[in-house]
Amino acid sequence: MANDKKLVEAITSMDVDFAKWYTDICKKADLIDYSSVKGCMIIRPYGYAIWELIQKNLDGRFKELGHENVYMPMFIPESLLQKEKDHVAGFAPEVAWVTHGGSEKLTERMCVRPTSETLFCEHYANIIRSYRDLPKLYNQWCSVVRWEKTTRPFLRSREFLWQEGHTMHATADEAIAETVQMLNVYADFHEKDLAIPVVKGAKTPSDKFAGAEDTYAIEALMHDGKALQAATSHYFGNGFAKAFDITYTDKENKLVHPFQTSWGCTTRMIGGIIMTHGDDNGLVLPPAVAPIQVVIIPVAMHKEGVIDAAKGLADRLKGNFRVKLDDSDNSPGWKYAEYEMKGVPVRIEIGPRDIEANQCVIVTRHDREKTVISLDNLEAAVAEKLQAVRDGLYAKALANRERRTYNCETMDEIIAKRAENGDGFVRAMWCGDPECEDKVKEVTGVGSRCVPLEQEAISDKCVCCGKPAKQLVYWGIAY
RNA sequence: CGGGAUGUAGCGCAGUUGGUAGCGCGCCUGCUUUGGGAGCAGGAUGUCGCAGGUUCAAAUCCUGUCAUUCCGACCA
Repeated sequence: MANDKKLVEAITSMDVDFAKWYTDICKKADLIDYSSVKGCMIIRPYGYAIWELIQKNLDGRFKELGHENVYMPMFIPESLLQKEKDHVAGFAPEVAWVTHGGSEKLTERMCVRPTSETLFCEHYANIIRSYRDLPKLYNQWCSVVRWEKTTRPFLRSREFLWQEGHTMHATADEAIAETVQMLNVYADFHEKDLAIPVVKGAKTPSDKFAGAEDTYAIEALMHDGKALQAATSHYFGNGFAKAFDITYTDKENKLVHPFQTSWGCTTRMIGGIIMTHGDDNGLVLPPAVAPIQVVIIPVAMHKEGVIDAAKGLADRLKGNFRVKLDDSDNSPGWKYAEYEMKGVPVRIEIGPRDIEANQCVIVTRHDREKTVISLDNLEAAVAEKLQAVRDGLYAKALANRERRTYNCETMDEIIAKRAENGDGFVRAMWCGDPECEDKVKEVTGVGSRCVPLEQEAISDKCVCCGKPAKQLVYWGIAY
């Protein structure tokens, strides 16, 4: 009977159907629900709590570096969107238009922001006058809309939550430094807090942001071997400044254009967490963004003293950790499964036998290892176990990436290694010709993900045409 | 946006040649349980995705539409 029950509740195994496993987790860990509009998901309290922790962490990092939060309108008049031609060409196919206000047709239609460069530029044109006004380091937290054709929870939704930083600088060097600095912030957050190893790199020219001079990104490899762009940082040069007529008077009393950056990351990161760390028992959350870091489960609650002991543990821990005591009348086994599905990193079990021995059982989510600890060392043991979860997750994700990273010198080798070992990162040299980039994708199936900042010459010839290679490129299948 | 699949109770599903909807889990009540998804007894829950059409009669047949999902092309 117990087995039948487990079958009913179980999620699809990730090895059987990774896509279904993913959506099963989104639903069964109570992260989202679908709404009646395609591609627009309801982020439920547990899912939103993860986002709030991500926000809080990143927002602190941004402010530490001098950025200020602002809020821009969600509507962009068509004429404003069209001021920078590459930008509008890039975004026009996927914007949602507002054509009516109430029953009146608008004289000019407005799009719902797909990104806010144009709004920031319009504003910067008004407030930047002198070199003393620079730099401007603004960020906003908001949602944006892109009318995607294929949608998936967190990974590709038509409306998504994000953060977009938009900064203006007196010199190109300063703007480039900002671009790289923010890329590093994202990378550090992913590696230390989300326990997701990332490759820092530049996008190839064909893959750059619409209107950018350089686009940088961090690329992560998911459990199934597909790549996920986790965050981006762009250097704009002064192209937008020229298009929007943003000028300031410099120290030599000359009227010049400032240099600009933008950088962003989205709720997609939650999808990245799921697909990097999750397993067949459900979600596994890195402690830094786990809404519940420690769940306490009393065993044989009806017995004298168990509830009080469990409450005592919760009281001791709640100052330092996000703790939940589950004293509902579900069975302990049900609770174990439930909090594993929700990815809670550390579980504490306490029952009559433990109380008598002044101990409790502590279980780490990523490996389900049980340890008996003395109640005297509770706080230290919990801190240590949370760190062990973070480290264990990182090591596991890194091992997966390394196992799935292939150095290739020819396209045949790419095809052979992928056929043998599955999807992953292909490291191969490139001559810089966009035609070779296209051909690699056409012939082998993998597209360029990024040109890693850490370069290494694994060959001196382009993987495609055999001519002298310019750079090492990471290739892969992208989400 | 093209091709395929699926929409029936909160979840997973059954529903025959059209005849007015059922099963398991979950939910509610009570008692007994409690160290890996508890047991027994009783109870509640449906515009059959939505809109048209055919018919005496539609979950079932037809048309359209919306959503979910898979495979391609595009993208955080």
